[in-house]
Amino acid sequence: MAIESSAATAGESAPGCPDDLAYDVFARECPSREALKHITDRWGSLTLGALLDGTFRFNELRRRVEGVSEKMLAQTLHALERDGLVHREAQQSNPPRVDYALTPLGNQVARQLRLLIDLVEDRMPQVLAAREHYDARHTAG
Amino acid sequence: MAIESSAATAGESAPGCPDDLAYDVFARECPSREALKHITDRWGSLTLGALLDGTFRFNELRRRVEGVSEKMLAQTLHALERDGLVHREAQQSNPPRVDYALTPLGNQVARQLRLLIDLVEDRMPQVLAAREHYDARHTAG
DNA sequence: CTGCATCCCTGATGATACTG
DNA sequence: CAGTATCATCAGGGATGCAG
Repeated sequence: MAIESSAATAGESAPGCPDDLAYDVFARECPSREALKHITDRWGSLTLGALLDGTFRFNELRRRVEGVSEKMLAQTLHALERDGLVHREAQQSNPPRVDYALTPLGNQVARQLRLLIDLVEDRMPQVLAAREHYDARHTAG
Repeated sequence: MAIESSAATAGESAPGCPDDLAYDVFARECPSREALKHITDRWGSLTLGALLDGTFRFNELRRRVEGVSEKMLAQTLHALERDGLVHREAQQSNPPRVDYALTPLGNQVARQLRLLIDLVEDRMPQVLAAREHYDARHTAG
């Protein structure tokens, strides 16, 4: 886990990206691809979506994101925290209590993501219809 | 590859989903999760994004989505076509020519996805700064 | 050019057990 | 409760070869 100095402070060029100030996800190796991946991957998207509803403790989140394992939730939260999307607040109590919430940046991203999720959920009947049609054509014909 | 009859035509309940008319991605097994996955996964998101610029042939797409292999692009296009997001038009010519384009539904989804991608690209400096900060705290102590 | 099939490897994911 | 560590598994993904 090497810590490479990155062009964070100013608008310097990023390794693998087309040019200064540009973070094109379509370009290989561009760090924006990795960030997008954290946001959109299986558990990242659901975790961000869940946190849009408020602040939650670890196990509360686990219950909200159905099917996520302990390990994957921890891993997902770490990645999102590192990317500055999630804020982690641990209290030194017994039993321990840790709260997770979106940062302002995380909130922006999660809301944009939410719009996409809502759209997909809303259009599911169309998607399912398309699948039936596709499957019918690719078995009979 | 079994073809299960799905509730596509009307607003009937979907297997694994909370109730009729609802396609909650947070629920296990809900088909909306699978659809969202096709849209947001590594190559799906980039392919949809690329098709937002117009109609392309297979190898044109391959060049646009840097780093995608033949296999994965084909697989991705199939999934998106089956979900009704991408339209495939094959011409019986020699050499063969196949054009891929977004369907109206695919266009809606891709545009919503684009907004998310644009946001992420735009905020990359913040993300990279957050990573530096996080890494600094988690090594020094 | 399009694109399917096959082999193979790595990384992602899950179940379980253990620690503070 | 909130994780971490370990091991087993499986899907994702790349390389190659072949067919229309």
